[in-house]
Amino acid sequence: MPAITLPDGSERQFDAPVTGTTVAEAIGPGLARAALAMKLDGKTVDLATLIDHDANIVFITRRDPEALELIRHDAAHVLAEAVQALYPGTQVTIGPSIENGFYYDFARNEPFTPDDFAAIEAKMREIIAKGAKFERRVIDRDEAIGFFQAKGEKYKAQLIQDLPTTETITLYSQGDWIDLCRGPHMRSTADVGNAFRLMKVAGAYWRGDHRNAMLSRIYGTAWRDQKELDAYLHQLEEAERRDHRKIGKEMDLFHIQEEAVGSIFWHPKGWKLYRTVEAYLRRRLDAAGYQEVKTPQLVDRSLWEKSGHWENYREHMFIAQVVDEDKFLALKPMNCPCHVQIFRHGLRSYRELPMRMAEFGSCHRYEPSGALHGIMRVRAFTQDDAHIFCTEDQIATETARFVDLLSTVYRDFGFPDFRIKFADRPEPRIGSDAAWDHAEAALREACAIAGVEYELNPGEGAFYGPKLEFVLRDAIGRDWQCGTLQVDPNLPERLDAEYVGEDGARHRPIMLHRAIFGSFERFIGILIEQYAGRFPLWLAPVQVVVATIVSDADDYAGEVAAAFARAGLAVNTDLTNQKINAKVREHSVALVPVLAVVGRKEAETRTVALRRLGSQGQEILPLEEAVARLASEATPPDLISGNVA
RNA sequence: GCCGGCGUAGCUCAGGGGUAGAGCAACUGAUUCGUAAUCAGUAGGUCCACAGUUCAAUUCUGUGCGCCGGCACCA
Repeated sequence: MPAITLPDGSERQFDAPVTGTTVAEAIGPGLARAALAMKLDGKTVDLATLIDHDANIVFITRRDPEALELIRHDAAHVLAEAVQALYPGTQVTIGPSIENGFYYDFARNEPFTPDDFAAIEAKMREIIAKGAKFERRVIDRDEAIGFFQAKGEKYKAQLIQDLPTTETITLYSQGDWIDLCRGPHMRSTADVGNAFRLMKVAGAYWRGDHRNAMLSRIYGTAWRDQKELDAYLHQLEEAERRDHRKIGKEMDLFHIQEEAVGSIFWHPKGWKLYRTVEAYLRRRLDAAGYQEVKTPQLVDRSLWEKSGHWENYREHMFIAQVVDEDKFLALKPMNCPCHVQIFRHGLRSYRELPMRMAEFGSCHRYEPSGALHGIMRVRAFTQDDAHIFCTEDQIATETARFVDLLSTVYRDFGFPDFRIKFADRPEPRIGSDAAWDHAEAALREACAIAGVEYELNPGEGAFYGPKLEFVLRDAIGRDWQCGTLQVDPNLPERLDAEYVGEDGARHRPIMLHRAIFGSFERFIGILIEQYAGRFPLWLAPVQVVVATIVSDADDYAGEVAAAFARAGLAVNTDLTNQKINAKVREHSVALVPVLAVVGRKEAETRTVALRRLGSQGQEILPLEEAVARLASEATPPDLISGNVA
């Protein structure tokens, strides 16, 4: 007879198998009212699950964060019922809970529009108000297939058909509405509550495969209470204000126009930011033992054929042709084959390894139109690329050195936290399985030695080798791969790179492809969102504006600006005939970090009044001290003495 | 590339079958002012492009291009 152990360690005996509901009632009416589901020996299950063995139980109530996933999953079911009630003939497919909410994919001839949301939400609230119980039923596989086929739910039937035959098939009903579902669910639709909102419609391929039919997806967000929902919506609004496309326009950093889709026109301020970022990274690479090179933009097709890119990516390459010549040149989509050419130029010795060859390489790729996104995903971009030619024995050390370099770079730009994914062999790929086994094992081992923790990203490696992906998140929570480290045994083979070893024989080097930013464009986009345009002084494209209060101070303002400029600061002057309030506002809105205000007083005493962006007060300092202080503050983090990078 | 939405002044947006409006910015003039908007005036538009319907299209329809949100893709 089951003995139930609760989180406080207490134990309760029952003479017969019991459901979670019964246990909760036995403990008290408060818990019975609050319990939504339970963790049975660590696994979340319905309260109605029958417990016939000694077990540990933790009840999940609305207070627990775990309730969110249940609420969202149940909300997806409610959404599906509402949609089928309103739009007969619509087929249901899948509807999981996701971060912040849920979605459901429907098959319907006519797509949904946001105009439908009001009606759907109203219907959902009706269903929730009815509070129909979720009831679980195990069903025979063939019976289940027949059941859904009879209803005209061919997607559901397909799902069951594709489940392993060992899988237990369960249906969940809420009143008359029935869905194929693994569960678990809460007690009834009432438990969903009213803190939800439908957010957007989208197309999505059946089973995520572009060869399949496109379904209509409805996204929603759901929370435990109205306060949480409001907070989330507010946070979303705030995030939208940080959008790099918006800030790029407001701060006059860059623009993109129809004649050069996917390419960036960098304006003076944006390019200043770019150059600051570039100069920083160049110093870091120099210090880390990289040798910088520059390779051609247009390269004959034959090299891409050898490297395998022509075969794999031909339709994503920009091709150039010359009238009188019967040959194709490709705008390089990446730098690797070019770097191998430099490596191959002359006979290499093992003594030269590891050779770290870096290039800020301009690359062009014909990205699908739907993939373009501001400056984060473009067709013309500059990789902070490098290839490390090394021996197998050197992979671990080089991986550790790289992760260390990347971490400190990310830290300096204000990203102390980032995610690492390990992407293994994809389909299709080049190279033997044995070579892949080897490369994956080497990278895994390198991670172990370097103390790198990662999540798996199966099947997402490059076609020539496994990779580590270093992922940063944008303002509204989208993940972007920035850094990468790829172990490549194939390209050296294909392009015939070799070195003379200690034994006097010729050997293939391993190539490590690696990038920290990924592309300058993407990294700067994320950087803009990270700081919402309020850059730390060393990154700000305009660091100081000297603003006058009266025209009598114009000459002195010129002197002040010159002094800041001599100290290497990016300074502008504002001598316009406007009130100081207007000037403060204007430059605050422009997100200038420091305003140096000078009036008669300052001119007479040779001081400046410094006002920091976002602060109310000012600090009056002698000119020399202000210059010294700001110059020091504007020092890039890698140049601050005592700061070991 | 696919599904949906959108495209009006430099920017943010309103409007609507009879060839257009606001605020901010710009420009001109006045104002010399002490830390988030001084006042007045002026100028500014192929209403994304092309085709169709119509006496008349920026408005309706279609196609194309671009942008936005997803999906797919991301060497």
